[in-house]
Amino acid sequence: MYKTEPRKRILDLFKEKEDASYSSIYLVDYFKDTINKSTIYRNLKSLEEEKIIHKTYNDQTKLYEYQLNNDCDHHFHLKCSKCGKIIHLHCDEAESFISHITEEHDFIIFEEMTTIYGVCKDCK
Amino acid sequence: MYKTEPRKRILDLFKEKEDASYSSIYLVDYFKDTINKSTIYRNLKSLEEEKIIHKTYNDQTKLYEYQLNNDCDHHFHLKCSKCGKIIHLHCDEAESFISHITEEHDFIIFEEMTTIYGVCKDCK
DNA sequence: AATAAATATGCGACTAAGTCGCAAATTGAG
DNA sequence: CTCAATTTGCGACTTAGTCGCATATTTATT
Repeated sequence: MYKTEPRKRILDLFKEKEDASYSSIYLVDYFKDTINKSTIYRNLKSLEEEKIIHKTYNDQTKLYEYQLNNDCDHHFHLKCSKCGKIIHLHCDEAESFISHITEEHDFIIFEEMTTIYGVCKDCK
Repeated sequence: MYKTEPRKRILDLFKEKEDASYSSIYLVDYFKDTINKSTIYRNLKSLEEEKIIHKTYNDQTKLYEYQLNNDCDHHFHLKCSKCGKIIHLHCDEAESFISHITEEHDFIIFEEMTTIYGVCKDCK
């Protein structure tokens, strides 16, 4: 993976505000004068494959955000629908809920694909 | 709301297999010789507004399914990423997980917006 | 049953997100 | 510095979904 200028600039934006999340449309527009559309899409794809950024789903829109820790495969994310903040849920209750679903409902949850939506304490 | 032929045929498909879910693309193709694309989209929209069908999200794809009971606002949905089946999760463990998040994490969950992804017992 | 108003459909044109192939440019290894 | 590998930019294309409008269908009224 070459460290190219466009790639660096895209990544810099994510690093600038680590808990922000951006839609592809936003990014295409944001970089419209400096980076080509195709390049943005290709970089989002590869950055995601390398687990440097992370995709979440807010209703119909895909959003990309900087992935701070790489073990996001193993916990739920709470996402505030108002401010967009993502809370990484590490707690025993979640663990035992997941175990219950696995064992009693015979359903293997993909935590990394699942986003739990709602309103955070600052926004309610 | 007029009971038109196209609308009836679309609704019949949903009633035929009550737990199936279909993407708009599938429906457009399925009815390509009998119902116009715009008509399908318009009916999906109005059927959804009338809460006769229900929209869920599987990764990037929106899926529509027949809405059997109208209280889907108050429970989680498990969605199989392989076959697309939706399981309406009614159980005490889910309830107490939700209560825990509300009380201890100070986060109000929107169950109707949240889909828990994974693999069902038939597909694993 | 005939008519008229309300509403829905079909059609074609359009928009906008995202993809693809390819020539030119950039990167990193030796 | 050179060259192969990789990435970029560009433009053309694809495809989901929308929109306006003339025509057709449905429903209510008589």
